[in-house]
Amino acid sequence: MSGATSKTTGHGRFSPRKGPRQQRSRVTVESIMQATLELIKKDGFAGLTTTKIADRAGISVGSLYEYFPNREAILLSLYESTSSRVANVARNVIVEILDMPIERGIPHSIDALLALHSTNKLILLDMVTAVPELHLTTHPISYDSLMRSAIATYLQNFGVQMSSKELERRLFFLKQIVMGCIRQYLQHPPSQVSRRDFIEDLSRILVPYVKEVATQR
Amino acid sequence: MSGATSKTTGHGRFSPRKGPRQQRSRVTVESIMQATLELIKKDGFAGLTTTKIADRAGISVGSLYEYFPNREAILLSLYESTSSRVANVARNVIVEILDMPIERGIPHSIDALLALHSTNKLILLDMVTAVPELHLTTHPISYDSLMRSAIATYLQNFGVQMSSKELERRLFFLKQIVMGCIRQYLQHPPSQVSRRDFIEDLSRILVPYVKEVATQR
Amino acid sequence: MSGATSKTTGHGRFSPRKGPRQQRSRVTVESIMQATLELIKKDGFAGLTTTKIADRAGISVGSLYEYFPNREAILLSLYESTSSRVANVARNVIVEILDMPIERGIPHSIDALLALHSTNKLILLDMVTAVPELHLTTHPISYDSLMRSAIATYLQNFGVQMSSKELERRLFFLKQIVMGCIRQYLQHPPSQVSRRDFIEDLSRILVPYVKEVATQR
Amino acid sequence: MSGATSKTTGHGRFSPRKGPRQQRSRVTVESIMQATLELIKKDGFAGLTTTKIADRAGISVGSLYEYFPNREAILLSLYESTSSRVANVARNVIVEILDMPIERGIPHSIDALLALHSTNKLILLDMVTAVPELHLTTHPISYDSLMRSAIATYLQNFGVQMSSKELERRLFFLKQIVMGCIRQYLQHPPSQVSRRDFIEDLSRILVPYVKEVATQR
DNA sequence: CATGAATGAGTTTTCATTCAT
DNA sequence: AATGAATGAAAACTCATTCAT
Repeated sequence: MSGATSKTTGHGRFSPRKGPRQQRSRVTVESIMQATLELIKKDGFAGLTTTKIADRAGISVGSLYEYFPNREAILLSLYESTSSRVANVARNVIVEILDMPIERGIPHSIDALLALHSTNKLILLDMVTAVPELHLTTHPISYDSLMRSAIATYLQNFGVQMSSKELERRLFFLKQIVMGCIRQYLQHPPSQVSRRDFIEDLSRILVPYVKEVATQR
Repeated sequence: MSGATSKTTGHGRFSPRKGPRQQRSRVTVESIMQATLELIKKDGFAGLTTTKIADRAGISVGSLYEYFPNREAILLSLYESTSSRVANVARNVIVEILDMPIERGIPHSIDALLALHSTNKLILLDMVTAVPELHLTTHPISYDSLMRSAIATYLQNFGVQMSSKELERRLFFLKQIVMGCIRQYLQHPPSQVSRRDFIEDLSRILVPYVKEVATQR
Repeated sequence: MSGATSKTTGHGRFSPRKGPRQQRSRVTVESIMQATLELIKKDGFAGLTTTKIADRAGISVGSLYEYFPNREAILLSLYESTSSRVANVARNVIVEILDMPIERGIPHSIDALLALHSTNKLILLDMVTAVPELHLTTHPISYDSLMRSAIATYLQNFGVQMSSKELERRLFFLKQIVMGCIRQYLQHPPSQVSRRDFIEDLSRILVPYVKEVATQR
Repeated sequence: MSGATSKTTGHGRFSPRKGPRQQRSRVTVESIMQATLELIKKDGFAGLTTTKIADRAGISVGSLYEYFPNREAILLSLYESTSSRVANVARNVIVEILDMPIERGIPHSIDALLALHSTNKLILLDMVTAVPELHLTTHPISYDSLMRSAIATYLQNFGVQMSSKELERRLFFLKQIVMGCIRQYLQHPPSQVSRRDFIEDLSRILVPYVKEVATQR
């Protein structure tokens, strides 16, 4: 079971430099990613330099470059690990709601996603636009595509024959609306909209759209 | 309402250095902003330097700094002017659809907004995250808030007594869904979703939500 | 006659950044090249950094990069200017000796070339191998090719019909022997070989080889 | 002549750290030098790092520094071993041609030297300028001086009483012309000059110069 | 003896901004 | 007012060498 953690390895010039073989190495890689995360949380993506990261991680720049070929690779690594972790949870949530009636499943999943995102917003939602040079939107295992497939699973569960065209359309709107609203809600929480309100209203909007699919049979 | 000279002046250290009082000045300011826009369209926000802007505007860097206190101010200015121009159009669209039935008004306005954004996406949607140091999201006359008030006008037109709490909630979702979907559609147009499809489906989602308001009376 | 100084402009990513238009600029460019030359003379090509160059030139690194896109460009510029200056003199020497008998022409030109190189050895002879990334040997106006054509002029002056194959062969040996010996003589002057000896012996070797050409008619 | 263990030890801070006393050591030292040679052949002297060398040699950097005090020492060692090996062959060639008439001996030796150099050009000819910090030209057992003594042997064989002054002069020109032409021929083979042509012409130039010595008696 | 993680000074290059002309 | 040369701090990245394990 030792080889189970099949760490996704990024692509192209951003792939990690060496697999940490010793214990010491793994700790260092961890500390780099942790330091990066902290700095982002503190100051955003703007002033993020390799020197600062190394400083905070308590290592030298040289060491940092032992493990990552460039600044971008660190961010990408952070994105990938967060992304796959979150997608895992998302998939579980989908499985959970498969048995529920739509009216209960939708709010339940929104609730879960909201929780999930409030801890990872910076990485999952902001990085995409804040660091365009990563081209995260075309990334093979982008968070975006992971969410898409989670939703697809849900829709297809209704057993309805949908043309791929229609499936894509539905996916587009569901994903965009859910994630867009969640992002906005977390980024600039409107003073008058409680979390409860948020889930309720969003559900009210989505349920009919999903039901259209479910009742087509 | 005291302001005769109410040219929107931005805030803090980003305000334009001098009001363009003379004809020559105004032309220069225009050319700087135009040059900036062109460069952004060509290469994105990444390699945007004051020297390049000045070059393309046909003036010297020195002159550029005669009109703008710093690089940010140029971008902010571009944002403000685009933002207010677009908001103006948006307001007109709202006025147009006030008389239409909701079923026709919504798609009509989506159509108009889509057109409006495809020409201004870079400034209105991308700049926010690509140049975080502008703090556009907290900007007093942000595009966001302008859109909000346009939609507010539409909702309030139904004459319904809504609590401000409810108004805010509705605004939040309407704005977020409309703009989020439009942004996504423009940024990564899904191959299977035609423009027609897009407008139709989005309308189908929104109309009921708006109708809830209209029929509460 | 104002546009006569058609400064050769290098090629590719090593070409100078901007033509110095003001007086001040030209002085700066001069001082950069002068500083570079001095540093090379002092410490060789090994520790040559842009910072050191700027320091010695009495300007900032930034300024240096105003005029040259990178370190290589400075060296290339130095090479080109030296190279064309020297080639000019070489051509004049060739013209001078056209009327002389071979026995007097050869030593005379060796003498001249020796003088010419002792001031420019570093740039003309050492740079080629010390800074391989410049690819000077394939440079369109390399010193090498300039010398070749000077010698070609001399050979062809004898009016003999030589096949291009033979011409190339002769050129190869003449150029290589002359320049190789001169280089070596300057780099490591043998204690027992006076300048006079050098010229005499070298002439004794070359004269017959040249005469073969001259008497073929 | 005291030295039983007269393994040439280089000079100053570049001397190998420990004499390879054990079998394992010698093998390791060999593999380091072999790896270095391969890397140089592949990428030149530019990107040659100790880590790469160790990697290719199949050992750790730490081990590498167990055998060589620094990077330079490896190169120097490579130079010395190549140099002495080549000089050995050269000396044999000289011995071979001692009995031949000059007209046959010269071309024969050029042929041999040409072959010898095409396999060792990188080390013997390029390293000198590509890694100036080695100061190879002043190295006590430089390839240069080894060649000198080989040629000296040849010249002195004619039994002629030459002043040391004259000997030095002859040596200078012979060595420089032979090696200079060979170097150039290998580095940039002229399209019109076949190997045969090369040997023939070069011989034609050198034979008379050598004969002057032989017939002085 | 071997290992390879860690070091950090040193290098190239960029760019917003200033200020003498 | 305009110009554009000059500035220099700051950023990414490299690599010879050391030393704890």
